[in-house]
Amino acid sequence: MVGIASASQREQRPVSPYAHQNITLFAKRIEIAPQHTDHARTHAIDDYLGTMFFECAFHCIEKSFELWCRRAKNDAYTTNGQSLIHLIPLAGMIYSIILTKFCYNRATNHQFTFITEMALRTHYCADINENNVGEHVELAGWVNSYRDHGGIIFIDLRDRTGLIQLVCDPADNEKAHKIASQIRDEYVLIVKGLVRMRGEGLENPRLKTGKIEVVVDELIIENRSEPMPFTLGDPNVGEDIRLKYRYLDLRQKEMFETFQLRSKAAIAARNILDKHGFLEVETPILTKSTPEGARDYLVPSRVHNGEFYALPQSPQLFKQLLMVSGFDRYFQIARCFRDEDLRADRQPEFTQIDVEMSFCTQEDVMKVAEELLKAIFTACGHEVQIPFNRITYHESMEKYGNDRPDLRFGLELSDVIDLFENCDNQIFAEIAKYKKINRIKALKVPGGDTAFSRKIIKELEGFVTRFGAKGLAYIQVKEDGLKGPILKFLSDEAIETMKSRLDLQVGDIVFFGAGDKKTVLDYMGRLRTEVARRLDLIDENRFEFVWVVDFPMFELEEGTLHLKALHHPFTMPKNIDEEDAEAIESDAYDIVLNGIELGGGSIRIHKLDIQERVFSLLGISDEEAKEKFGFLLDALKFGAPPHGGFALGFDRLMMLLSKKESIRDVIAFPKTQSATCLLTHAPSPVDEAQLKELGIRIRKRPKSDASE
RNA sequence: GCGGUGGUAGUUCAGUUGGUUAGAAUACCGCCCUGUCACGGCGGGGGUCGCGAGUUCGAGUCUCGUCCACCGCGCCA
Repeated sequence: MVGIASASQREQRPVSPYAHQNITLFAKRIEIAPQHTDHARTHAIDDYLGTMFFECAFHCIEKSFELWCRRAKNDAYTTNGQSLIHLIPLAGMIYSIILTKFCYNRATNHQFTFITEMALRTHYCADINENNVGEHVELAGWVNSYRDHGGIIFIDLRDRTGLIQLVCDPADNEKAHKIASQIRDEYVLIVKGLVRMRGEGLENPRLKTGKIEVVVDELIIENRSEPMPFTLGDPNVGEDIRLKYRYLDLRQKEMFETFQLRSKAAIAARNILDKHGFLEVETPILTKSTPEGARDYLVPSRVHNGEFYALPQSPQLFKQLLMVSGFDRYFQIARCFRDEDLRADRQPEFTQIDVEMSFCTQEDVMKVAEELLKAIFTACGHEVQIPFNRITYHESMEKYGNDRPDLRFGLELSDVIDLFENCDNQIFAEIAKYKKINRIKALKVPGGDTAFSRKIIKELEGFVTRFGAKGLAYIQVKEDGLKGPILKFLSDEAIETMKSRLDLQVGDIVFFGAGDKKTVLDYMGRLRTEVARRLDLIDENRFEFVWVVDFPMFELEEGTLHLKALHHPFTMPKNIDEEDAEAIESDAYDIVLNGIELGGGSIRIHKLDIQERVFSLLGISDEEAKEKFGFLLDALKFGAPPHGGFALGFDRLMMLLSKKESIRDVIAFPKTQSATCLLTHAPSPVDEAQLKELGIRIRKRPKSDASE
């Protein structure tokens, strides 16, 4: 089958991106409806060109090679002509000779000539260089800026590649100059002109095309533009106005480059996963609420009044079902939806690279994740060392105060609870009595006493107070010994132990956090990061990956005796028979990059009895389990293979790779913090008729839109 | 739901202790200008100071409410 795409692959010359469009136009001209397939159009064009004969000949040749190759190398068979050439050099040689001879001729004689006539440009702006001097080129793009000197007019023309200077001199071409005098910023131009060197001293070293310019001899104002609502490229412009006119915002070079990078990353992900035998499968967007813990976005059903679909929070259950189907290796670059409040790194709809595989161990899955990340980073121009470091959940919590440690800097937390056992301060002594539920943590900041003024220490205290600390005790290491209010409670022996345990040096400061484990770890972990930020200890150019492994299966819900799954309830427990449910660990693992949770995964439960026991520990009744995910439980009855996988937050990944402060910068059309779209004004009220059809009545009017 | 920051010309901002006609830059419009590249020069138009109350002789400025945007907390297993 020879379609347009494969025909253009064989072109010996680059084909204009407009080729496809032109063929559509052409097809119209010869009265082929535009909705016809490429194949139909190809044939229509070929009829017109009288090249049906060649088409048939190619088809036969291709088919015979396919058959021959299949026999010659069974598993390496492919329909891709390019791969054939690699696989069987001889066949490839003959093949390409034939193709060159016939196809190229055909293109030159008919199709390509036609495209050249119709194409709106011969080059992209910034692709032109000194080698093109003397050539007549055709360009199309936007007016980045114009400089009208009364006589001569300069225009910086922009397309996605960059800028080039156009010159309209009345002496060269009066007509073009007259048209040029009407030009304003962001007009769309189609230009024909001659490339020439700029004169001595007229070069602009800041421009890639600064040594040349294009003398315009034909100028078409293809479209005009209103004055811009904001200045492109002005870094101070408010984000709301940029979001309202996002399509203009995206015209900026930096924006284009961000999304170009994002595209490269996505393609790299697809390629590497394809290489490892993973199948890309799309799972439903209209689905049943999957129990991920976040609020669902609901979609009312017209056919079933009063019933709702939920948008997926992740494809979790579907990918597990695909494993039961024996697909063995699945991936998807999947859109996920969670109706929770937004943050700089959180959007209500976001993208995950979602992966699942069968008959695998945790090690296998982690290896795939590492290969995937390495491929993505390589595609984005960064070297990454694999395998990544690992840390257990427990160690991470104790040393860094959270399960997503930023390892670009040190500042580990130290346990000092034992030193306060017999101290004279009642509060500390009381806390130190219960080592299992409480913590007393020390954060030594080398040189911190020199760096932190009293005012800064106060600020740090205010900082931790926001996260539940009652205060922030500290010890300063001065030339003449330790200083600080809590010293008087400690025995000399305890102080000596602390000195050696923390390796205290003159100029250091040590902060202490004491209280219940959860609170102390949380605020001391945050303090650690805050201190590093203030001391500028974070190398922004480093990528520190780490696996956090051996997660507990459950944690107690705050203030209750209810267990909840730390990861999710389909995660395989390591030791389900353990009596203390909090001590049950799971085959779950998170991948952390620079203190940000990039993703995570687990080995899943593939046996019904274990799944039922987990539900029962979680306090989920049989009926509830059946109602919510009966389909998964059913599937586990039919020979579910052992399986596991992971998901990566693609937006966050791109945020880190492009060094953006906000996830909005790597999403083409993001929502604001109140989950609205300033461009489309979504969400918005709908017609009464629409609601009626859905069987829905609004109880209260939504909040007034008085602002408009 | 809560805390913080902000909202003045299309845009980015200034606006003193509450006091005359709310300014600048840029963009826009007009005129002039043949080597600029953030071109330049001269002139012009453009404001419900987010919205609504209140205090006051008088509010961009003070108070309260409200809306919007951003940052964070809660929430997001």
